Amino acid sequence: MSEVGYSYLDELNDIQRQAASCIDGPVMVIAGPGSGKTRVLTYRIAHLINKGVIPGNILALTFTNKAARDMKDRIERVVGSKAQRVWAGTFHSLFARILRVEAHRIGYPNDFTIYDTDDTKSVISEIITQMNLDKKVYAPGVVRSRISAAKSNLITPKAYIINDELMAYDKMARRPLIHLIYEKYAARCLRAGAMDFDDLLLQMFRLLYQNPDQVREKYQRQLQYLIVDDFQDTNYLQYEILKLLTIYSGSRNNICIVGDDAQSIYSFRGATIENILQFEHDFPELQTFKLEQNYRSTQFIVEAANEVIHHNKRQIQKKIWTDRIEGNKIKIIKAATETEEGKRVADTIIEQKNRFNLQNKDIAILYRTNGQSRVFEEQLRRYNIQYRVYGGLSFYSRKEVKDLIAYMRLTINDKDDEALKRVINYPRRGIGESTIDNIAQLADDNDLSMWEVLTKIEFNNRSRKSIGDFVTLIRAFKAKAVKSNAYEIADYIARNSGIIELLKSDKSIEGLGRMENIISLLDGIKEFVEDDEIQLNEEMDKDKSLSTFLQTISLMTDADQKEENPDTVTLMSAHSAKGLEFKSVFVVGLEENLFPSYMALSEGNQIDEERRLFYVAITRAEELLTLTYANSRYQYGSMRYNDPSRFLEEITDKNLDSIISIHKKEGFPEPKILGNFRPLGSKKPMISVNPGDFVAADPKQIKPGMEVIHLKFGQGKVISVDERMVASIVFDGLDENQDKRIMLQFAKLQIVE
DNA sequence: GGGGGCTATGGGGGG
DNA sequence: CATAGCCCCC
Repeated sequence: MSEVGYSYLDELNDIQRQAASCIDGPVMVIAGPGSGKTRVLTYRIAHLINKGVIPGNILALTFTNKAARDMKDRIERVVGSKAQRVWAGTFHSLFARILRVEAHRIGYPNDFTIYDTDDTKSVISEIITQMNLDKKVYAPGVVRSRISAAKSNLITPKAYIINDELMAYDKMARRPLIHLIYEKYAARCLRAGAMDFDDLLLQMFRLLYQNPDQVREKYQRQLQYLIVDDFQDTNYLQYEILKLLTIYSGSRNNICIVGDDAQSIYSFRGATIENILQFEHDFPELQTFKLEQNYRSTQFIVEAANEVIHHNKRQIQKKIWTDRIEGNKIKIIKAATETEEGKRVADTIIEQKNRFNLQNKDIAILYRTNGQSRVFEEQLRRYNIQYRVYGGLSFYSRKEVKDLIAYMRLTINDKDDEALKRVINYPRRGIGESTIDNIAQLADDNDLSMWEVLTKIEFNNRSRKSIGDFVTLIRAFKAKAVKSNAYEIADYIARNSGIIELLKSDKSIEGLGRMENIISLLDGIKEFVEDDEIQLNEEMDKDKSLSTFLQTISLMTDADQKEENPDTVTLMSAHSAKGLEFKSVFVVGLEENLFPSYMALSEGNQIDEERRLFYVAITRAEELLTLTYANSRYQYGSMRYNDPSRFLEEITDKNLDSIISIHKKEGFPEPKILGNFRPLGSKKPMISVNPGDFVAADPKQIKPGMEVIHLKFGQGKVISVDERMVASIVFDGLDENQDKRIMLQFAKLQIVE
């Protein structure tokens, strides 16, 4: 027996331990799904700290803020509270925090506003109008994504014009003036003291690039150990920033990237796997580790995932394997319509909860588009199953919440024209559209913000008094902001802007809901002010300003919101599910034109990415995986009939439950045997029941002592029936000591004569 | 300046 | 199906 005590490194397998303890020089970790990536990251950072590295010198970039928080908490369990001093967060949130200290160096106010996608589109839309361009040709959304793509590739407006490829593409798409819109948009944002999401990266780059002495060197010294999770989803610009922080004279190149090319699913926002190849080129002395053992999922799931991803050509060679050979095969459910799909998923959830003793939180429904959540919500409500929908319209994107926030934004940064336009006539104070247009035009002509126009120019039209009142109001808010904390200001604004008064007068159910949202926004700000959790480093710990609050919520996603009810079924997009795991996963809507999305099918080479997304979705499952599709569904007002997804065909029968084959040409025969899940751990074969011969009995006839047949469990004996119509039944194929509690109102049972 | 009703059109993923 | 944008009327 060794005298050396237990070490946290003992909890890792060989390759994990090597990856975690190789802390000098560049490291690349290729981590398959469920391969203990988070564990490696956690122990790597803990190891660094135990070796004497100061926590504040470690920068860990994660994909979500929640992932960062979870990671810090795990590290804390190993090294104690100093773990909280590690710089951990998303690229966007950490850079936003740095820019809040440094932005003045590159011409922005430190209290800059963050423009969300709506703000951006609205600015672009206004520019397009002013340029007299056709909004059908120059659709603001399309223009925005071109600009976003340019920024993600570090292409400035000047560089855009001389980029033949971009210009040729725009010309071909009959949008040759995008570069001009881009230029004007950038100028507008600067004038408004606003950064969009891409700017948080781009301006961070500029800051470091243009200030080598004062700033870059400071952060190079500060952030000596870089760890980048989900590196496959970083874009060119993000990588260039990482290089500015890492590559310099005397650097030890302590950068560790962790990723999986097979899980790259964000190319639509500029992510490129080229970064992995480039990394090998930029750091030739790097050490590579491949984590190939999957600890998450059973063999059927791992094998199916391998089968699917094998259809992609370009990938880093690896073989994901598991030793969890027990388990249930993958179940495919076919439904006639989207409603039936919802019903059958809800039924299966009830069944799984009963049979496998699952809680709601063990279960997730994953879909390709957020719009698919509705039918599942309806069916889960019918059964009174608690659920939570992630994504879609988040709290902070509700109109009334945005309205109040716009007042706060304007109070903090009066150059924020988008906020000003939102509130100048809300609640109505008689400043109409033409007046607002006039103000916007004056602002543009004189290169002023709209607020400057309001305060510096004498208005002689009939809006004059209204404008004066509005200016007085905002000035009062600004005065209040000087001497109060975030909650006091917000409360003051809510009361004095007229928003609360307006909402109170609306007695409809929706109106009450809106009022509740305003109250919970204020509660949220109060909580923010009173929260004593340590954040990042001391310099920023005590910053409870309204400005910090606004920044925090701009970068917050649904997943970052605290859970009110911890035991809920999770409904989310396959994208949002990245990094998560559940005992039972339903991947729904597996149809051509939906998953894979028709956008991917029509625009050519995006099938591989859809397949990676499907790969991500199915590898979230630990034990039970159910794939569903509907023959028809309502899409955009009309009934659509889609073929089953090609991805279903890529899983071979040996990993599929029952004998379902999908023959596209011949239609889709009913499966011969409906699901025959085995309970986890059971080795007994199930009795299968042919649904064709099955006749369900009236639930009221089911009495104790009867022999019954259940479509999924096979034959069994009814032990008891209670007043809620819940029957206790012992099934022949299952563990005889373990009765199943079947809800008769849902289950269909045939009585054996 | 404000509100209501009609028509055309979009159509994904998210920080 | 949703909703943005438009026109028309008060």
